[in-house]
Amino acid sequence: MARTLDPAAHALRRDEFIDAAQRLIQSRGYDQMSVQDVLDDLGASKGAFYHYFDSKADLLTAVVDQIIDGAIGVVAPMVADPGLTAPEKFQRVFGGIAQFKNARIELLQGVIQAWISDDNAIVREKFRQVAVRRLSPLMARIVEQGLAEGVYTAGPPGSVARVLLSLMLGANEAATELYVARRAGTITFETVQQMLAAYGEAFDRILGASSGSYPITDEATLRLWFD
Amino acid sequence: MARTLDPAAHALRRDEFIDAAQRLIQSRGYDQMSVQDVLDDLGASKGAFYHYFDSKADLLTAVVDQIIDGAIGVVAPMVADPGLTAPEKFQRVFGGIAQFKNARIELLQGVIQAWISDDNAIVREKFRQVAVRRLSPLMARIVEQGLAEGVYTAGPPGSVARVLLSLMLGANEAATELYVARRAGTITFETVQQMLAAYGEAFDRILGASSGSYPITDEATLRLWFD
DNA sequence: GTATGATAGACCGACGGTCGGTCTATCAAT
DNA sequence: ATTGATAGACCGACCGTCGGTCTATCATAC
Repeated sequence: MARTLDPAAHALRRDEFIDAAQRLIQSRGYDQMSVQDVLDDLGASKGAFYHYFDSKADLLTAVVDQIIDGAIGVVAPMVADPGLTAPEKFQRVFGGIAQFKNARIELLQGVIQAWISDDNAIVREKFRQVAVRRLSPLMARIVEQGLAEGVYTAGPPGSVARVLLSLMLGANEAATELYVARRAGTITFETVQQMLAAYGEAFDRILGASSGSYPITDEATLRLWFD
Repeated sequence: MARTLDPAAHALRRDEFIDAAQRLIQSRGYDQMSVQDVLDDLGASKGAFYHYFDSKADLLTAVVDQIIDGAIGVVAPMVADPGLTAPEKFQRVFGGIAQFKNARIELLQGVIQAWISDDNAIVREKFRQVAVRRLSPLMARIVEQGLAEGVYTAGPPGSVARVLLSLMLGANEAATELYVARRAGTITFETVQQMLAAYGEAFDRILGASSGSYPITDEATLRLWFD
């Protein structure tokens, strides 16, 4: 044998590529970012890059995974908290997402053009896929708890969680469209409010919870983004 | 003045490119189809192609539009039929989709690999976008009718329609995943049944309709695809 | 000192898209 | 009816970009 691999050092160097790629994807979008751009940003070589990643798509997967990891890190403790009821947990999750976004409003507003670009579709899809795969179990646990608490009337937690995730992703998609349309002045604030309220209402009904318990976003957040 | 543009002839020639592209996308996926492939298929030249289309993406848009046009052509008459109640209309729409797919089961099973491929994401996204834009008005009309008939309790038809479409697209996405997983033998038929039933149940609840009125697919269709 | 990880960078092939140019149908003026 | 101007339809060589490969080189741990 000879030289041994240091996993920590390896991961560290790999992360440099991931971080650089994340910045570039945020500013230009995935398709508009070339591998060479990442190389230039780090002063690295093709050989180095392909030593750590199989392909450009592999790099994207790593970027998405890292971001979702961050989200899971925030959400998981809320879900595990034994002192919270199921509805409280859902409210924390939604509230947490809103807070996260509000705190980064400038960044996100700058990123949105690249995000919705046609040839950024792969990124959006990867996000959907990873989000469903990683968040489903957490959602299912909340639903299960709610059923046990008797505050929800719904079917099997796993299936219902999947349906709710479809809805949340749909709401997110809709919100993005609405943001763009509102900016362009083609719709009113009230239209936005009504649309997102419909998603919240649907959330309630699917769970069989009391009406209005899950507004996708609160009034203040809505004003912040759409007014 | 000079030579005049014959819109009919122009459209006819343009359609040839669209049809060829549709075949190629179905067999290989969008990314794996090069513009040259389309050219070879028709015996046409680069110049001819770029005379009719701005870009490869422009061609894709045309293909998706044509397919959705076909679907609208089938669904629109059902929605316009004055002799049907709202629930009947929804059942016709779902039934029509199932029939359409069942009649083309071999084709679709062959297409699925290309469809779910990572670099076919643009196609799937375009489908989502166009489907939402074109089908929303039709769905909204059915919801509106159901509210008038007093069989639904739901919010503004436009918003609810959008939510329902998110759900339908989510169900479609889930069904595709389930199909692949079932084929791979990693899940049981009952899992599939339960998952899709959850989407049907959610559909009911959002509309405030009586339970079980909108099974996304019937037992026979489910057996056909997942057994 | 040698096996292996890490890095460098020349190079390749495919692809989307451009561009100068040809051919032909149509219309207006003669 | 002839002719010349114009514009649609089409051709295919060519270009730049980009993802990915391959060989060579250096550093380091054993």
